[in-house]
Amino acid sequence: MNDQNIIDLIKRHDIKPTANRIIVAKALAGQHCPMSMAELEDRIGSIDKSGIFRTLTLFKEQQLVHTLEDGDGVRYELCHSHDHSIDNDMHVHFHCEKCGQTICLEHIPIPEISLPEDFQVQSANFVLKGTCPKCRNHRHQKP
Amino acid sequence: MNDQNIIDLIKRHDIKPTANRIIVAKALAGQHCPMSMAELEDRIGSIDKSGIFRTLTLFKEQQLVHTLEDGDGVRYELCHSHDHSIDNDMHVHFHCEKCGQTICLEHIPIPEISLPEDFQVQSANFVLKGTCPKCRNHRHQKP
DNA sequence: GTTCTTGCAAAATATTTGCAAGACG
DNA sequence: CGTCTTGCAAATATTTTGCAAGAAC
Repeated sequence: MNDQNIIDLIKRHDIKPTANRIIVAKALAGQHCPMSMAELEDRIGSIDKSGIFRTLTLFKEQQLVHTLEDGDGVRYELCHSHDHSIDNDMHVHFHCEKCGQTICLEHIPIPEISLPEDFQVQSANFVLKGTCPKCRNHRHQKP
Repeated sequence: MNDQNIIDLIKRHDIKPTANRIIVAKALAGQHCPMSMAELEDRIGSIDKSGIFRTLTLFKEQQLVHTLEDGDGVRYELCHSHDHSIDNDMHVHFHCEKCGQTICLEHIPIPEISLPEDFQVQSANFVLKGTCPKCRNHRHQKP
């Protein structure tokens, strides 16, 4: 995604596209997996964690990102849906317990679960855990 | 579950049933939902958090409990399966964003997902989020 | 008496806020 | 100017460890 696309995306969510926000959104778009605060901090380098934190909080309020809890805490992922009134792009994730990476299984949607009707479901978090292909093969690595 | 049952359960997992361990296991068995460290601390009162933490760590190693991440961090739940070589009693949970409670939907098993065979899946975490029936009705409560 | 367990304190992490300076309009 | 954004420092909260005293065997 180029800068202009990122800016448009941010604007579509009623957020003013400041320099930092563009950097954070770009970092998220650049990875193909959800990122933790720490990963974003590392990857970006130039922005203080409080800034990243506030940016992510804002993004989340405006439904530009959603959060996901794997075993290592909270991760942030750009919402893929263009209808930003509902976060309907949830898919299954795989968290590798060896390398700590969380992989999107974008082609696997979260299965529908029917609950008694007095439950109001707003989002879902489905994470499979185990060993990813890479770690399974190269047994001794720790990326 | 009475004390003797708890003790037996602990022993079946090759853990020495000390006083603290019995208390922690009982607290977990007494609730019908997974508990966080903080909740256990509150509920138990008599044991220092480091003790609870170490007990839970041990329980987890011995597969007496498993962990679950909802939006509020890690929660611990007794494994229901009697075959403790594998944690096969995973079910869906519902996390209420109003009252913060996490409810077991014990009758709803986590759906099977078939991944490419080089993924080794060891466990799964499936949490639905939204508003629980109680909070939906009594709009203004915060239990 | 040797090993295991526990409580306390404190270290290590992670998350969140206050505030003043700067950017933007 | 007045408002919004940012970086730094610091407050909070959470998780984890070191260690010495006590319990178990």
